[in-house]
Amino acid sequence: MANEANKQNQRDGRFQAIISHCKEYGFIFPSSEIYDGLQAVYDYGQWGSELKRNIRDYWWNSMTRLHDNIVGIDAAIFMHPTTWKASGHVDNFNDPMIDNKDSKKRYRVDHLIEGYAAELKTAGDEAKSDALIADMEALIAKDDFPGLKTLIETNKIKCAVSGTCNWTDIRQFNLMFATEFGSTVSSDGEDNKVYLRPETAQGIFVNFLNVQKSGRMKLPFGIAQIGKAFRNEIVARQFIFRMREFEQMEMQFFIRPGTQKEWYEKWKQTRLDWHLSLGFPADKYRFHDHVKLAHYADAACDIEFEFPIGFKELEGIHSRTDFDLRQHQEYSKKKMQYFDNDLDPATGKPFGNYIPYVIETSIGLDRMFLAVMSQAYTEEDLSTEEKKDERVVLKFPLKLAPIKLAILPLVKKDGLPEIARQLMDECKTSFYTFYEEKDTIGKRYRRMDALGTPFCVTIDQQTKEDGTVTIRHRDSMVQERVAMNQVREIVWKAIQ
RNA sequence: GCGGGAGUAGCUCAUUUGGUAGAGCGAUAGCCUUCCAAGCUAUAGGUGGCGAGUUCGAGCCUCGUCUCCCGCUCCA
Repeated sequence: MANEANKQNQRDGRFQAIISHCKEYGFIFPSSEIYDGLQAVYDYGQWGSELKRNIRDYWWNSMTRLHDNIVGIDAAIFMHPTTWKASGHVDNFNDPMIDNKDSKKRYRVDHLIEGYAAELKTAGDEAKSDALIADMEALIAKDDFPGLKTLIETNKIKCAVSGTCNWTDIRQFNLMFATEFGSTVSSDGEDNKVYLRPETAQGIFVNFLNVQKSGRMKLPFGIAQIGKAFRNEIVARQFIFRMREFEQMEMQFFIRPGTQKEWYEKWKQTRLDWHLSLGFPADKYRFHDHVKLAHYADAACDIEFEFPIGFKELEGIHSRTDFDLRQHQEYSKKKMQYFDNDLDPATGKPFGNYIPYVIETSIGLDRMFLAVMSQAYTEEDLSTEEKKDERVVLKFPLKLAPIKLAILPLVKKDGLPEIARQLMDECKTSFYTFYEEKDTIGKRYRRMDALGTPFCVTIDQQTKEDGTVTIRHRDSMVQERVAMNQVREIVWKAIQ
C-alpha cells in the first residue's frame, strides 16, 4: 500500500513538473490567466503552437497524402440545429439530474421518479403511481425544476444507496454550448439557437454526398477532418486532458455494409502503427474494448496511452454502422445512399444502392500533445564526482520538435555572429531555426534542451579558418565537427 | 457537483505567537570570451489570487468568491 501511494505521488509530481514546464517554457498557458483563468480552457504558447501544428500536420499528411482514398475537409463549427437532433445529441444529453448529498450518487430525475412509481405499483398503489407519473410529466414539460424537487421531497423518494432524502437542487446538464444565431431575435428563442459542435464527425456525415460526388469517390473511401469541438463537461480537469474547447483529428471511413468487422480490425492496427511510428515504446499503448456500446456503434475500442496520470483514452475507433447517415437521411429527407457498381459474387449483379457503413477513427489533438509532451519530458542527472548537475530535456520525435535547429555563435564578437546569421538565413526557410548569442554556450544548450531542440550548431574561431562548425545532438549531447554548408541538409534529412 | 489540499516576484520557496514582504534561480543591460547550468557589476519585477470583515494594525484570524491539484462523480 505504501508503495502504491509512493508511486502515485511520483506520478503526480511528474505531472505537476510537466505542467510547470509547459508554462515556464512557453508551451501552454491557462486561458485568460490575468483574470484568474477560465476553468478547463488553455492557450498554446509560442512553442506549444509549433508542436501542436507539427502533430496536426503529421496526422493530416499520413491520413490524406499517404492514402489515395482519403480526402480532407474543413467543416464549419456551426451546423444546422437539426443536425444535433438527428445525431441524438439533443435528446440523449439534455436531462435534468439530481444528486444525493450523502451517497454522492447522481440520478436522472425522470428515472428516479419512475423508479419510485414502479415501486408503488408493485405495492398495489396503482392510482398513486399513475398520479405521480402524471405530475412528473407535467412538471418536466414546463421545465419546473423546483416543482420536481418538491415532488421528490413530498413523496420522500430515497436514494437507493444512502437511503436518505438529502438531495441537491435539480440541474440540467447540457453537454452542448449554445449561442444565438442571426441578428434578429425571434419571438421563440429556440428558433435562433445554434450549438457549437460537440464533435466534428457530423460535419463529415452531412458532407458525405458532396465529397463523394464532387470527388467521384468510390467506396471504400474516407473523409478526414481536424477541427475544434466543444463540450460543456460537468467537471473538466487534468490539464489539457479534458478541456471544454478541444481539437479533434478524425476520419470517417465509408464502407460496404457487412465489411465493417474487417475494416474495424484493419483501422485498429493502422492507427496503432501510426502511434508506434513516432518511436514511443509499444508498452505505452494498449487497446481497451468497449463493453457497453454507444447507441450508434456495433463495435468500439480506445487506444489508451500511459500518461503520467495512468492509462487513458487517446484515440477512439468506432464501428458506427449506418446510424448517422440513416438518421440524416430521415431528418433531411435527402437520400444518403451510394450506388455500388461492383459485382456481388453471390448474385453476379452490382451491389447497387445502399447507405454505407462507417468506421471512425477519432483522436484528440490536445491529448496527443499531452502524450508527446509527457513521453518527451525527461529529467536527467548529469552529476560527476566533481559537481552535481542535471538537465531537463524534451526528447521529442525529431519531426515533431517545435524548433529543429539552434544556431549559436560561441562568442558575440570576432565576426562570429555574422557567420551565424548567414547560416540562419540559409536554414530558416527550410525548418524552424532559432538564433541565440546571449549567455555561455552551456547555458544555451540547456535552454535548447528544455525546448526539445534536436540540433544545436556552434560557430567558433575555427569556422573562420576551415568553414566547419560543431553540431550537438540533443539526446546524446554528443558533438561532431561538420562542414557548415552541410548543416541544412543534415538537419533536413534527420527531421523527415 | 461533493469532500480534502493549495494560491506570496517569471519559477521554487521563506517570512517563529498579527506590527506596512525577502532569498535563490530566472529576466534585462553591461563586463569577461569560455563547447555543456550556477564568473563580475548594475537594474527591473509583488496593492501577498480577488472582495469584505475583526483589529490601532492582516500575507498571517473570520467569511465569501475565483483558480489549480487529489479523491469520488461525469465523460454518447
